[in-house]
Amino acid sequence: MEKRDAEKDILEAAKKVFITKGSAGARIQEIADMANINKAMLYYYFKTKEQLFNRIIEDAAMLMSQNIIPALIGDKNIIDKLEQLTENYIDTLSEHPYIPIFILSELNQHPQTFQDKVQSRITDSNVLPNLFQQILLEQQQNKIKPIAPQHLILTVMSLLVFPFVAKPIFTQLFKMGETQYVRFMNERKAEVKKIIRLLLKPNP
Amino acid sequence: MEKRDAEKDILEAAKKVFITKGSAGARIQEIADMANINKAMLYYYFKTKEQLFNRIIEDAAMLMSQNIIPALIGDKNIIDKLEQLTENYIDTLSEHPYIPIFILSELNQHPQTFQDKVQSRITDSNVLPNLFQQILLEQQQNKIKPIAPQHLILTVMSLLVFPFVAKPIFTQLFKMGETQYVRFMNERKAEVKKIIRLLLKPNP
DNA sequence: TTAAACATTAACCATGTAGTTAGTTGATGT
DNA sequence: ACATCAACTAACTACATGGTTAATGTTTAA
Repeated sequence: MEKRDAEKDILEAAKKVFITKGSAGARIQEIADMANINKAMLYYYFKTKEQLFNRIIEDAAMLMSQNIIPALIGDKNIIDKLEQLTENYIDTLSEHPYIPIFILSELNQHPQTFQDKVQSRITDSNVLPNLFQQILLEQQQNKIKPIAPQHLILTVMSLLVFPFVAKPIFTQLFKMGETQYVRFMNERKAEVKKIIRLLLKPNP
Repeated sequence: MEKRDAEKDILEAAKKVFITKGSAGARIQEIADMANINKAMLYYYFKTKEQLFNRIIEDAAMLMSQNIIPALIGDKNIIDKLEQLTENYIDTLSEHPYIPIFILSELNQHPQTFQDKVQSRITDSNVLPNLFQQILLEQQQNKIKPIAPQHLILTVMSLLVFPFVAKPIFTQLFKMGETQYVRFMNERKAEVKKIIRLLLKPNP
């Protein structure tokens, strides 16, 4: 007989409820019910709704940055790095498809959250300036076609993240079921890599 | 002396509040205050919060579809149509940057809304099947490179919409002000068109 | 001029919701 | 056997919030 771990149950339930309903729409009672505890128990483990929410969004942001950063550091060339990022990102997001829209919509409603909880991880790692540098360097060496680093990065992020943000629209519009969607997103890896190469590989 | 139009004031205020706070986070009192009326007045014009919200999201969806559909009908070739779409979309969204994240996050929280209020407009117009057809046809005629229509459409939508969805992240990460962002999004038109051509224009 | 229709308000109400309290249970070490 | 402490609960509170009411002012049209 497994001894139940209330804190873990709460976090799991909170994740589901916050991600589907958002910070303002989530109800503590619903989280407690889903975790099979009473509401006072929840307040025994987490001081406030806000604190619980912060924990959830931090975990989500952590999950994301854990996939961006490792793909982009090291001494591989840009094309390889971005292709690696494509693999990592689509794999992770296929398992957690609702995280991007959750993070993005909360960030829109409370822009300060980003500064505090998300940006620090990226800024501290210095990944972005290094990537910029590498892009400019490889351009000077004629290893890749000229393109503004901001546009390149935004393009790749768009291609990777948007399909998950728009998942509900997309699946309904193209009449896809869950399995078809997963298969499609797997095909998409090749599609994104193709675009990266079209954009960067110099003409022979 | 302009006579005030309470209904219009309410709609304007509701738009701001709903878009920034979401359906669950928005407060009727805040909307009333912003419209300089009292709460009862609001209920005189709109039966319920939900009804007011529906009106706002329908208006937003309408604004979007008004820009997609005209660019995609007619007898121009695919590349021209997608380039036209790029112009329309970025222009419109530059003026209403928060609409996409608003629509997408609400759709995630209430997937049924989409079926009811947004999809019908697209489905009825038959734009999507026609576009599919045209893509396949031009491929058979070797006018454009082979690519699955779903991937092409998703790619273009990603490139157009995501920069607005991620605006708060993006501007902070790249330390951009509002004017820089607008300028950047204008450059982006050319960038997106370039990618469309790379993807579709056959090699000479 | 007047009565009907519309616009507006202050004061209310009912309910939902985050958060608290005061106390119970059950295990653990002494 | 007893004290201590973490885990747990039922019942409660305070207040925010969506929605209503009943009365009053203002236009409009016969």
